[in-house]
Amino acid sequence: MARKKQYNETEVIEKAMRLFWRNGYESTSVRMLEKEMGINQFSIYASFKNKEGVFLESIKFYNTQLKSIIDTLEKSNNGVLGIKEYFLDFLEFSREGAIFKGCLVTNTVNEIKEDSNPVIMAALKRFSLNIRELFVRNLKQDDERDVKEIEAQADYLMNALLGLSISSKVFNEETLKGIIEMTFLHL
Amino acid sequence: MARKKQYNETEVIEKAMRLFWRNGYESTSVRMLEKEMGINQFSIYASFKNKEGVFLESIKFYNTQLKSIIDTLEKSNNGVLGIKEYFLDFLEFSREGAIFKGCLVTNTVNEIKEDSNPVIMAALKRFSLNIRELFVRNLKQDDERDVKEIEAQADYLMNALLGLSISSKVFNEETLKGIIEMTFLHL
DNA sequence: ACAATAACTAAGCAGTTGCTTAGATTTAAC
DNA sequence: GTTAAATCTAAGCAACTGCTTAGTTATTGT
Repeated sequence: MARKKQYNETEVIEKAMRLFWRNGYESTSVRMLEKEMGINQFSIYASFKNKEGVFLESIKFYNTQLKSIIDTLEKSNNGVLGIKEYFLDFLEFSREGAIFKGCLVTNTVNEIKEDSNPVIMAALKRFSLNIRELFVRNLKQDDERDVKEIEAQADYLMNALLGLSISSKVFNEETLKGIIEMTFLHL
Repeated sequence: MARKKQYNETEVIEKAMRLFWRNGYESTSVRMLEKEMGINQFSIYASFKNKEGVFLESIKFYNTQLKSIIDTLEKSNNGVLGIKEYFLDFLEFSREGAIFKGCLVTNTVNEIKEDSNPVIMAALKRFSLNIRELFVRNLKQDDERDVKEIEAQADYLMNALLGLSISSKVFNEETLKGIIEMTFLHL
């Protein structure tokens, strides 16, 4: 016996996520979210509790968006080649027209401080660790090497992927492709 | 016929730089700078014009601090080994006790937006390009390969270095050392 | 039609942001 | 000792931050 919500929560979160991705967490104000999501502040707080809540939902949505290329990685039996494909897919995923926005997770890890945003930081670390595990899984497909060596390779690849998130804001596409080539050259 | 400044500008910039490094650009307020630098806001604006001015001076100071390990790189005739040494030196340079603060320049590149801080962004890009050039110079020492290939290697190394700045906030020291080893393994 | 309930709008909260201004204080040449 | 200039302190500016609250509007079962 009450009024219906005039907005779809998933739809407004997608808009919020895009704003956070472009803008970063701290420098995205609730007023900006209000405009972008197209709903009043009251509705934001009613649906998501607070700004942190909006961001946590945004990461979840980001995850579902990434799902398609993660699925490709999970289903791939190409070992390290599957990971290389993931790098290229991610680059395309993070493109917005001519510019690259980097990775929402990486951007935010670099921006926020653990002390002031422990909940968000924990969510971001979980996200990263999850991707590293996928790398380990894929690397194990190639041969039965020492687990230590495989984990070291996964760390090396994570480092390259994190770097790519920053590099994509500085270098042009051709250079980025070259970096990916060289990253996988000896694996 | 006037009063003397009660503070040394270089000394207070060092303190400002450390704060920016720990905290980031946007989330370091002028009130915080006031406390850390130990001088009044009026004095900050009198000496450095505005917050942006304080930061630009901070990068300059950061540069002089980096100078000693950059010098080692410039004077080195070890080619790619000199660059590897630079990676390790940098890690030590960016350490504060048990935690790694990453690179002031990389941190800020990732934080600010080109549209709202074009002056700062330009200074940061100049800084990065400068280091890339040093990599190119060192790589040329090893042999007379194709310039294109050397530049591609320099980009690859820059990507790894940028990644290391983020990785150092997530991984432990041992893992970081392993990443560096693997980055240079095939060069 | 009516009452109950949830969603809406918009104004307002205290605290913070970068920056400025008014006025007191210190220095140094004459 | 007087005067002029630079430096100091501290209060204050408008705009913004995340978040809340008071009051209006729409939707529902009865």
